[in-house]
Amino acid sequence: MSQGTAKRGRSGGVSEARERLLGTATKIFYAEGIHSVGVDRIIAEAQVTRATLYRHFTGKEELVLAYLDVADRGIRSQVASAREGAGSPADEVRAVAAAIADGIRSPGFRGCAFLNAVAEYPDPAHPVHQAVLAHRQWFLETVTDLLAQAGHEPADEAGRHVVMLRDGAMAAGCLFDPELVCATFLRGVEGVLSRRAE
Amino acid sequence: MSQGTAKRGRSGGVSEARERLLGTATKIFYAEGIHSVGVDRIIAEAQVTRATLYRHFTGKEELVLAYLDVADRGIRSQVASAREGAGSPADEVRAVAAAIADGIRSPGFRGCAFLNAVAEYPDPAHPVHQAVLAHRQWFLETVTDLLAQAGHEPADEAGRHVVMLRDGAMAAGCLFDPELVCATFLRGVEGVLSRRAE
DNA sequence: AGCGAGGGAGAACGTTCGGTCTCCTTGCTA
DNA sequence: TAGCAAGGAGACCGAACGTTCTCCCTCGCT
Repeated sequence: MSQGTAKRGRSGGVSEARERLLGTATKIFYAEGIHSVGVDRIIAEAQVTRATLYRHFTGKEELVLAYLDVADRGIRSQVASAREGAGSPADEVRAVAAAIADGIRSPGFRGCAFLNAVAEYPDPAHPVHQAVLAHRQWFLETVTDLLAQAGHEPADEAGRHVVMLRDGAMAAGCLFDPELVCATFLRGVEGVLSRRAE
Repeated sequence: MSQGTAKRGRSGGVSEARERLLGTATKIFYAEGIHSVGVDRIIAEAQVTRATLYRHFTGKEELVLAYLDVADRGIRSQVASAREGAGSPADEVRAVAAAIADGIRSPGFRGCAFLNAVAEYPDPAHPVHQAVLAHRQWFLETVTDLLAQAGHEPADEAGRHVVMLRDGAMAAGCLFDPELVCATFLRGVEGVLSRRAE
């Protein structure tokens, strides 16, 4: 059908089939988990043949890694754009928290992609597990940095507190009433923000 | 070898092979996840034959349900014994939080069995998913009850706050330094306890 | 003494898994 | 115009999946 464009060899950007594959994998892995979906499901839903998958990825694991990379980029850009509109470091934290709450409230929310993934890959040596750790480290450092700029001392403790609230909110967001979860989360973050020293 | 005792038909309690099976399944499911381990692994490690598994359970799913039931009973008795030694409702909350922290610090801690399980069973209609919801509902009600007795108004919000901290601590406990996670968690619970009205 | 349940041993079921293979067509580019 | 990469279609692989089956042995009970 409409496959006349953008299927060039090495001149243009990424191939169309690859993007369809990665997009489908991202959607299905997030919605249904990783181990419970086979490559057959993904290639069928992406309308791609088996050979095409293995032409772009070395195997399922690389597809999983690419999925987490998509999620990572998405969250980083989401955090970046949330920070842009804020006036002060404290407001940046509020904006990031609001963005998280928006995600929890949005339809199709299935929890944190990274917490879900690490539940399926408990081995710390596994590349998927390490990708999760890397993402979490970045997020903790980002929040802690913001809190330090906002004058919190020690910022480490406050940063861990905010991340703990976020983890809890993301975990419960698809198991409880999302509205209540968001209210509790935002109130908790505001509480951390309002207590400079303990 | 020592299988002379306790293998009686219907007179005594549960069979020895069944307990070995359930114990092994509990250990492996918690440590490695559910979808990624097959029944072959479990029957081999439990030193039980294939037929024995299907004599006691209708299938793998029932074994998973039994595993979650073991986890549920364990946590309920852990909470009950923590509450016994406390003098006031607020101290009961502290004791429960301390018990949770002990779990996070203990070797082999792999996060919350229920949060891990629900990550692999996203379908809300699935029995495993519903077992997780039931356990979480009990825990939330228990904590909210305790906080209400301690004089919190509204206790609902405080209960959700404590559960959110617990979820975050359980999720991060096997991804960060458990000592720091516990410190942040206990401080957070103490913070909720110290603020009767917002 | 004999019945029946619990369990061990293991073959076999059909399905699905992740992964590799060949053959053919399309369309760009050198 | 010839070459070549991308992609489609589909056969095929060995392994693992969950499940069912038969056969036999060993107890505890009546």
